[in-house]
Order: sequence, then C-alpha cells, then structure tokens
Amino acid sequence: MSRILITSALPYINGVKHLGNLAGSMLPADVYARFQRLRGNDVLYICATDEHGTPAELAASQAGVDVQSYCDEQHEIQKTAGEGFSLSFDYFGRTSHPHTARLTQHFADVLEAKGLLAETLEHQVFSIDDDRFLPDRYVEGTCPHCDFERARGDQCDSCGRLLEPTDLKQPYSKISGSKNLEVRETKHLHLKQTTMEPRIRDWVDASTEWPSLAKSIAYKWLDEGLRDRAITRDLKWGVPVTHNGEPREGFENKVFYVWFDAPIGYIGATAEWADQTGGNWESWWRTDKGADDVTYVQFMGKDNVAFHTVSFPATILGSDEPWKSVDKLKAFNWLTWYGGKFSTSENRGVFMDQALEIMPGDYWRWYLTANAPEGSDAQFTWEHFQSLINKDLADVLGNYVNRILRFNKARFDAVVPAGGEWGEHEDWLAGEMESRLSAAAEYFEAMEARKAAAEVRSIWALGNEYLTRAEPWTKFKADPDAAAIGVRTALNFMAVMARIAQPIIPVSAATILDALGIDDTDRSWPTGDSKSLLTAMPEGKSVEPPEVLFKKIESEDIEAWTERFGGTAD
RNA sequence: GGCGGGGUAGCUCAGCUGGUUAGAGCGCAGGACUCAUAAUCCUGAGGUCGUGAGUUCAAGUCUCACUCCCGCUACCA
Repeated sequence: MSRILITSALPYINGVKHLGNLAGSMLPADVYARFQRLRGNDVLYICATDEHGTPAELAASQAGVDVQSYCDEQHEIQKTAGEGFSLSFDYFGRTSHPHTARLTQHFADVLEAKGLLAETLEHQVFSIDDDRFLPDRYVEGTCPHCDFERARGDQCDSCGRLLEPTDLKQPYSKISGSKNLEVRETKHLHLKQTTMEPRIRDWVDASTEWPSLAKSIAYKWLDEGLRDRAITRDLKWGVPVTHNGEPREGFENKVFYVWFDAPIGYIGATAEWADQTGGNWESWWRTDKGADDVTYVQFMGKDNVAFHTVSFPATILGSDEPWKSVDKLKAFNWLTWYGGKFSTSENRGVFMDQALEIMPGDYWRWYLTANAPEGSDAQFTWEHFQSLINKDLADVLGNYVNRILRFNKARFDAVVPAGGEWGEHEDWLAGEMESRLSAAAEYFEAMEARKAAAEVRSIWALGNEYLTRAEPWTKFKADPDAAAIGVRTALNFMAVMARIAQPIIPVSAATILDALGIDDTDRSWPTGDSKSLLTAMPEGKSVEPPEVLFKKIESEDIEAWTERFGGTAD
C-alpha cells in the first residue's frame, strides 16, 4: 500500500468556477484520487479555496459586505458545487484559516533567518479616491504605442506590448474610474529567488516525473533568470506580516502576497483536516515525521505551473526544513468555449453551479475526462457534449445495463441464472478483458485522462460485443442453459464495467453495483484471474434493473442551452 | 517583442528515442441482429500529417524559414 498525497490547484474565492477550472485541476485530481483508493492505496486528497488578494477585497466591496463574510459565503457555494460533482476531497479547506496564516508567517521567519528575505522600497500607483494602492492591471489608460483607450497597466490588449502603469496616458483607476492617482513609495519584502536559482534548477533537473508542459515552463523561467519577488502587498485582507510573532515594523498595513500563502494553504488545509479527523498532518508533509514514504502529486492548469515549479519550491527549499515537495505534477491546458474564452460578462460558458442545474455531475465528469485539455487546449461545444454523453454513456454503457438486466428479468426471473458451460465466447471475453484492464490501469496510473476514458469505454464495448457472440436471446429458444451462461457472464462483466467506471462516473457506477448487489468490499479495481472475475456472482442472486441510467440529450436541449449560455464562436 | 504549447481524416483527438500499406472515437455508407434507451455488432469509404526548403537509405516524427491559433511574460490569480 502506498501513501499518496494529492492536491489540486486552489480555486479562487471570487465566484463559482467555470467548467475549465474543474476540467484542469479538481476533476482530474479526483479521478486520480478515486482510482488510487480503488487500488487500495492510502490517499489524502486536499483542496481549499484561495481567499486572499485584491479581487476578493473588491468583490466583497462590490457585494457590499465585509471580506470575511463574503469569503464565508463563497466558500460554502464552492464547497456545495464540488459536492455536486462528487469531488471526493478528504478535506476542502480555506487559505484564510489560522493554520495557513501561522505557517505562512513561519516560512517568512525561517526564510529571513536564512538571509533570503530583503526589504525594498518600491514605487506604486496609489488611487486617492479608492484609498488603496493599485496593482498594475487595475490601472487603465491610453496605450502610448497604439492609442488604445483601455490598455491595462501591465499590458495593452490591443497591441500586445508590455507596459508599466506610468507609461499610460490619462491613467485612471479601473476600480472607480478616478483619475486622482499618484505614485507613492511603499516598502515590501522580497524573496531572493536569485540566490535560490541553482538549488531550484537542481531540484527541477531531479524531477523526472513531470510532463513536458511542466518542465518546459519551469526551464523557461530558470533560463530567463529568476528575479527576486515581492511577497507582500498593500492590502488589508490577508495574512498579516509578522516577524517572530510580532507585527513587523513598517508593515502594519500590509499582508503577504496571495501567491506566497496560497500553496502553503495546501499544508494549512491538511492541518485543518487533521483538526477535523484526528489525523496527523505532519506525517504527510514532514519527511522527518513520516512523510518520507509519501508520493505527492499536484494537479493544475498551465497558468499555475511556474508558481508550483519555481515559486513554491523556493519557499520550501529555501526553508531548509524537511518539507515534502512535489513528486508528480500534472498540468493541463485550457478548456475553451467554442474555441474562445469562458466569460461571465459576455454570457459565454457554463459555470459549475449552472452545469449541475441542467445535467448530473457524472455527465460532466465523463465529458470533461474524455475530452480533457491534455495535449493542447480542448474545445467545449454542446454538440460534442451531446455526442459523448449519448454515445458513450447512454448507448454503450447504459443500454448494455438495461438490455441484459431486462432480458434476465424476462427470462430468468431477475436472478443470476445457473446452468450452461463456460466456452469459447467466455474465453474470448476473459482474454480481451485481461489485457485491456491492465492498459486502463496504466493510463489511470499515468494520469492520462483521455486515454483512461477511452480504454474504459472500449472495455464497456466488449460487453456488447460479447453479447453479439453469445446471443443468449437466440439460444434461449432451444437451450435455456446455453443462454444462461451468456447472461450470467454478461452480468458478471457488468460488475467489472461498473468497477472500472468508478473513478470517472462514481454515482452511476454505484447505481449499477447496487443493482447487482455487489458488496462494498468487492468494489475495488478488478485484478486477478479473469475467469474468477467473470464467475464471481453467486447463482440465484437477485438482480433488478435500475431506472434508465442516462437520459439522452436531445436537439431541443442543445437549442435551449445554446440560447441560455451562448454557443457560438466569436 | 521574448518564451511555451498547438496546427494529423468532415468533427474531436492518438501517434515514444525517425523505419513496412498514418490510427481511434464520432459522423457517413453498406450489411447483420432483434434482448435493449431507433440501442448493439460487423464491414467499408474518407488524410499531398499548416506552407516551403533541408538532413537522411528512410520524416507526421529531426533542422531552418514562414504562417495561423492559444497561453505566459513575474503587481490578476
């Protein structure tokens, strides 16, 4: 039994996430976690809401509530949405929890003791009417290069050039529109990533289990040369900047930068889990306290890779303390909406809560796994969604379950029939099953979402193919025993089909296993001798057909959803 | 501008260190079957692998140039 620590990138607190966020971190992490549990491994899957930073403050102020209440509410909403998608977090925590604050302050103290922090004076745009410093992209104005009137302070969306806020002509606050801006001095703490660069490079070199997307992004940053990075911000909401337990002088109105504390939130959320369950969080995170046998796997979108391969490791490695660092890292591209971006304001795209209003979580889980944005960005379209759901879930899997259970009810009184001899068709099925099951397991193990789903699907298809060969409906007329072996084998195989479906569509798989009366103890990933697997169910056992498993998506549905959520390219 | 990823059948995508007639699913065409959610099974037709050059006995796979899409570019997260 292995111990596997899994984290998925923390969803930001600012509103319900869209399907792309789900598809690129939380869902694949969940599929992997479920697979590993089915294999009998000791899994700890941790996630949390990422609650600090400017957008949270602004969203709260826009909603007219204090930040804490806003985050409390949004955390519950996201937690509920996650449950709707059957995300099996062992704990879904919050970066605003005191554990993360304490750990963040601890890391800062340790890094400072190692000489890796420096105070520097910066110049930053201050909005007098908003009474706050503005991050570069919250300053807008006219681009000095192309005269685009709504260029951001970091980059012009029109001509693509990189900018400084002070480059902008007629700058204004994006928050209030106020032009009453000035540049003020402000002091910040920098993490000396430059000092850390050789150690981080060695560590990246030694990380063999990263996919090329992750490695190339890490090397891109290293090759360009790391820069020291500010880890504090002029905000009220966040982890207070302290020094050895006391407010740090000159930093009374500042907090740590959200990207400094967010990854530490993985550890903090594990400590929250320990509070709730009596578990030992250090045995997962401290290699001096039992975590040396832990395999740590991270899931994230490509935009997060640099933070996980460079910034967070700088914190971890720089501390010189025995913290667990990532072993395997799975990065995803984007799910796009008809090739474009998801956008709330432009009514383009489906968000997690809305998705659950129109279709059960399993439908989305299947689609987003089978169409995961792995090699490149993947397009969401309603037509594609419809095709995968109807064909894979309703026709190949759902119809199989329905056809065999109903035939069995009509001809064998809804019990697993006795009689008949194991023969060539059963040999064929057992042989196919054996090689394909191991292929599927390898894909799940390798976190190859699309390939795992495709392999699971082709195993489902084996069931239908077997029935074509065994044709119990024909044999029944002359020789019910010959039909019985076919039905019995098909029922046993259905259990296998459902067991391997559990990582991706847990609710539907459970419905099938319940219908077959399979004990919880017999729901693990199927291994061992194929013939044993195909003869496991006791004869005479009662098996009732469930309600139709998957409702098909009709063209009228597509029309209605296109109307509601948008569904055309730009 | 720099960097990263991608451009492979009508559609969505596989194709590892270069090696026989380039694969899968969907869609389409034909056939089989009738237990089943007009489901299933079988067979087949579809591709000058973004463009142009080059290296090689051999290139979708390596090199160079060009082109289109997406992302990142360190103060959004």
